[in-house]
Amino acid sequence: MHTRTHKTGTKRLRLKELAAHLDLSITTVSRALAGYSDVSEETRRRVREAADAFGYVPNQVGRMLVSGRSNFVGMLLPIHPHELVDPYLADFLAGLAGGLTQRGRDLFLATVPAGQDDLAVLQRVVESRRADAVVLYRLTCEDPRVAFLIERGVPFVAHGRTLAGTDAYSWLDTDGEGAFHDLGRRLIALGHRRFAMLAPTKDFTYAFLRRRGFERALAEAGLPQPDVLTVPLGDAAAMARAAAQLINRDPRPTAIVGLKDQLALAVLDEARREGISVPQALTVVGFDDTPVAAYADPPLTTFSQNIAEGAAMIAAMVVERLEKGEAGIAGHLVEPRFVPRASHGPAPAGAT
Amino acid sequence: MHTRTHKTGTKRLRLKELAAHLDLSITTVSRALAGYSDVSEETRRRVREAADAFGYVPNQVGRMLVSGRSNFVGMLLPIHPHELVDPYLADFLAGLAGGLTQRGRDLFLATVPAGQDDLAVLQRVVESRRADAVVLYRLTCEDPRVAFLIERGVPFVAHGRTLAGTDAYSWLDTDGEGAFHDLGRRLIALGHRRFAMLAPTKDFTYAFLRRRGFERALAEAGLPQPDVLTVPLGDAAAMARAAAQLINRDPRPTAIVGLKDQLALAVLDEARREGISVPQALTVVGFDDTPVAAYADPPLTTFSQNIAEGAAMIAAMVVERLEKGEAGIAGHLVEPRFVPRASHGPAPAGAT
DNA sequence: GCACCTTTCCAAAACGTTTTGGAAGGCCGA
DNA sequence: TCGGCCTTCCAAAACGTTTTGGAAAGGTGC
Repeated sequence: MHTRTHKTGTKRLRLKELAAHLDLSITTVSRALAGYSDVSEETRRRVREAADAFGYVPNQVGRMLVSGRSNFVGMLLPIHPHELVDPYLADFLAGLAGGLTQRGRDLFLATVPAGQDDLAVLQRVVESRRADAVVLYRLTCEDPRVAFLIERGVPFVAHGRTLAGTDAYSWLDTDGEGAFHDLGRRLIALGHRRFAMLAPTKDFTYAFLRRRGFERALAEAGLPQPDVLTVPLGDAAAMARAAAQLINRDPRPTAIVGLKDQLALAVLDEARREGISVPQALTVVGFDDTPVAAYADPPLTTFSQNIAEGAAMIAAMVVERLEKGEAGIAGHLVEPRFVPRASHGPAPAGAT
Repeated sequence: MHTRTHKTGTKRLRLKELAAHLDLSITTVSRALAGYSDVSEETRRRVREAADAFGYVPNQVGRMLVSGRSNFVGMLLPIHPHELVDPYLADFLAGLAGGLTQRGRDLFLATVPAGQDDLAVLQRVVESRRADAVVLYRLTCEDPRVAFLIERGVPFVAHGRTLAGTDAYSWLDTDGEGAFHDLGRRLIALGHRRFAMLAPTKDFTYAFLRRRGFERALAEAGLPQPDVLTVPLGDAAAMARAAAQLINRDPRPTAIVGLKDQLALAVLDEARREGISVPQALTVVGFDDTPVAAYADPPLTTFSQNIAEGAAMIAAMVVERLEKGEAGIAGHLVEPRFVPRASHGPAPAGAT
């Protein structure tokens, strides 16, 4: 004997109807539910009970209109081929959405329709009032989106940062420069003297900074700079070619660092193919600690960062930025963790 | 000499102001932009030009209120630990968001706040009018969300399906039952007779169906049913223990299938640890073709499905469901692709 | 000169909520 | 008895858009 309280397509209750049923004004019901003090204890109780009984859920759209805020935070989903397999994105979104929900906001995921411009979409999302702010996922050295959003007065928080003007917006970044500086010193201490590096072609800031950190470590030790090759991410064939090129340099570098695990893994594959033993003959290190890194042969030494945690922090920063306006602008640097595994070791004895 | 057309915090133009500037009524401007025929060609041109010049972007919230639709589709982001590393989620979201954008809708990502109920969140998302429909990400055999949403009349599309009542809602699923039936026949043809299976404890429908398909193949060949062990996904230690248990059965199975790559990879790890050569002494097969599968030692034989494509299809199905009501309900089954790699082979000669 | 179209425009209502600016009634102190 | 102060409630405006139901002006046919 189950009584069906909700039927398919049931019209949802509005404030007006709830008020009529209670024989009160809309105002009083609204204020009772919002907990204002100018409604009597007795009335508030009655209203709350009726609202529960009827399953009243306030129409957010009505609220948005009057408040002028949507309580949505927008993000552009990267859909470029090599980013589709980005092992981080899910973690990032989970952390971000969770952090936002915790603070009473929701996440709005947009994509760029074919033939449209990133910038236009980004702007429209906010100007159409579907979102109060946006999150930028991965920055280039002089990311045009940053200047654009600042100019339009759109609140945003960036994951990553530009090279200049980092005071003008909120960002959270991993200290890749510090990590690679540290890595350089470690490898030098292990006796390495000839270095090579595999870097992405696109001018992501993280790549620039990681490279700079590594090069600085070598310069400080009075060593020659690394032999750097750049390659488009996601192009497996090109990565393999570049890895082979570096491995076959004469004299061969004793350590090859990849600015991302993906690149280091290509070096590992190529080394195995050519019968060069890692780490005895060649040290390989990556950055990111992607899931495959632990499964590689040998397991890849790399750096790990807690993406979900960073994303949750970004959620907090967005809300801060929205609530305090420009006073809420802040930049944060988080330290990655060195994950030593089996792909690195002392330089081979014969090497100069 | 760059003229700054938009300043930080510039108030955005509303329809009323645009109308005032053009010396027209709000109605006319609205209808001109919407392309109605009851406004003269000349006026329409004037309005369009002014709108472009001022960069007028309609406030979607105003539209939502009058239309009663938000043009958002909601989805609950799984945040259970083992799902955080779900390699599919990013692909799925990209495909879904892309498909929705293509059809003029947007994706709204919700999470379940601590201490709240999935169902309540799901319902509230729609009843608060923040979304017109929802997408369910991964179903269990008798998923309570399905009954709940049908009862409340909330339009939704499921990725995966329940065991019963699949006529009552829209779903898209991979034919795991067919795939594992096929796999069973392949392995039998290769001479295998003793099988084991590693399955997740949670009653996901995909697990039930894959298992059923495999068992049916064995039954049809008059062979004994597989030795099945279940283990909680994401619990690495438990997975290793279960893998070891299956490997050390006496007599040892000649083939162990994992209902997910994750489980098969645990078997692979354990086999290596115990010095059992795959595929000479033991055949191992998974399902999903996760990125690590190709990197495993040996590379894992598995099944692949195009998640992004499926998600795009789901986007189409959601829109269909919204536009045609209950008449738009449909179920779709997609075939996964067998990906033979090095982890499977003929049964060892000595085995009975 | 009249009825009847067409074309082009617009005032007002509607969507569901919050907020503003009182109003009504009761109580208190003088 | 009266002014002033609480407490409790409410009517109306506001948010930005679309839609409804005309109205005004001009043309056409008889």
